[in-house]
Amino acid sequence: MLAFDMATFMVVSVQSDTQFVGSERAIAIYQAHGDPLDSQRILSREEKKRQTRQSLVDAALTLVGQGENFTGISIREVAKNAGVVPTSFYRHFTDMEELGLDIVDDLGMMLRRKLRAVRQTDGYSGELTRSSVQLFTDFVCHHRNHFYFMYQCRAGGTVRLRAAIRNELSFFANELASDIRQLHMLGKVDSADLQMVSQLIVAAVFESTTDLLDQVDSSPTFRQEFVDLTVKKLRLIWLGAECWRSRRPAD
Amino acid sequence: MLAFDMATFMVVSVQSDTQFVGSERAIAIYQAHGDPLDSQRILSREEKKRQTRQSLVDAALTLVGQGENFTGISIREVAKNAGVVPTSFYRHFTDMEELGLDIVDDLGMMLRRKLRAVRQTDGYSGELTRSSVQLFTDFVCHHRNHFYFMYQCRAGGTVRLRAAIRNELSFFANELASDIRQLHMLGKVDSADLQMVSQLIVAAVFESTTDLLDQVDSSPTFRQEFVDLTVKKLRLIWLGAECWRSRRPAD
DNA sequence: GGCCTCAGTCAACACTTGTACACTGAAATT
DNA sequence: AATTTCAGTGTACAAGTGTTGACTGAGGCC
Repeated sequence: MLAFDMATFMVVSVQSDTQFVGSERAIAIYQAHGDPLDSQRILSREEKKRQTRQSLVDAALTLVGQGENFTGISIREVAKNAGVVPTSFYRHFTDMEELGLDIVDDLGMMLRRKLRAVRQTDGYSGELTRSSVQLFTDFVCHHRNHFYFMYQCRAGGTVRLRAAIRNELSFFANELASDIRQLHMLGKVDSADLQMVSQLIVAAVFESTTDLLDQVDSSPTFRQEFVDLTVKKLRLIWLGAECWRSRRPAD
Repeated sequence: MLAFDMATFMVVSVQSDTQFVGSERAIAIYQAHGDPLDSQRILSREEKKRQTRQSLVDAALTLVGQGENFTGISIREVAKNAGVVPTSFYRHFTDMEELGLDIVDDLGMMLRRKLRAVRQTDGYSGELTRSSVQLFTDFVCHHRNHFYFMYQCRAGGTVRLRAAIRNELSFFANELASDIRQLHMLGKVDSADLQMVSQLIVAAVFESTTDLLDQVDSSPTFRQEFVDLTVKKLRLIWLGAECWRSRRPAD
């Protein structure tokens, strides 16, 4: 019960995010009028708007997933891939930055949802660190485009975008710290040191996640190697934390 | 003698890299003709070319330092800031990517030079971890633009650029691992685990370096806090590594 | 001195970009 | 049924982009 609660979002639920190229989705909306398969044959206006908005977001994410840099993606490009005319973009976002902030919120919400789900079901089973890392790895691979975006914009985005991402990251670290404390896993470590440990864990995981993202096909063996290595790293950190116990070595 | 040999480049030598706006430098070159202060009054042709090339590199770095995204910087923009006409760019680079690769090489060379210098002078004095971190911190602050660039392009650059940066990073990790081994600091740890420990150290430092970079003025107190926190992190990792000693806990 | 090399210049091209404006037609409201 | 709202369309323009080709003139070489 320790190191890696950060990775306890995600579980099974397979959403269709980032599965479509935006344009396909947009076309699907219009086809829906004559399509008897659709449960809601006529979409309400705001529902339609919501879907177009999502198409734009998905288009941007798809482009990022194809290797383009988010800050280099133009409004026209994302509009084209979403299957709408460029000027339509402004009905939903004033800016590409605003769209980016939307993506950050998206991922944040998904993460929080998973976090809550796992906590409610007390979903810790077997060896915790390993299963948490495994879950996190699957989550990253399943939302590859979102994470690609995050990694790109964490350093390369606008000021607001960077701030939003940084904020999201420190949220994880804090949640992690709080979990550790609540589970009385490091009784003798004071609050500041606890914060440090969680930062360290987050750093260890996030640094190597880049490798995972760049592995295009993410073959099962590679993924397994990644999990193994990450688990080892976390165990080492954990070992250090247990030895630490707030005794601060003399300066 | 342990954790942080990675940070043993840099020392004192103050170069003037990234100090000028490119255009100033370019102007200076032409003024040199009538300037009696210059030791070499008439510059050789290839020397002049070399300086213009450097102006272009500096201009790009300056723009990055001002908050622009490297992948979003145009050839025209960098040429203008370097004080040359856009088409002149092609006399030196075919691409912005090529210029980027040049920057990576630049930083790599500076790092290697420092590494060598510190090793030759056996420059470890006093408490090693702290002084290494301090040196690294100063180095980052002194070459802020270079590091800004590295952090941006590590995730957001072209494929070749990312590969080059990744390569440079793993070079550090390997050097670090080799130093640790050579100094017999972790005798009972096998090679693979050694690699892991150095990766962990690099991750811990590089993750938090972002904070350092975003601190615009990098006030001395903030810098000191950064050093303190980083030192604590590395000590914790080191503690863990000592407990580790290749005993692999049962799966 | 005279030719050659080539870094830097100038003008021009075909594009892509963000964004403003007037519009259309179906959903929502009255 | 008439009216309003507003997501999506189409056109248009100024600004910036990469890249071309022909040029200029000073440094290097004979």
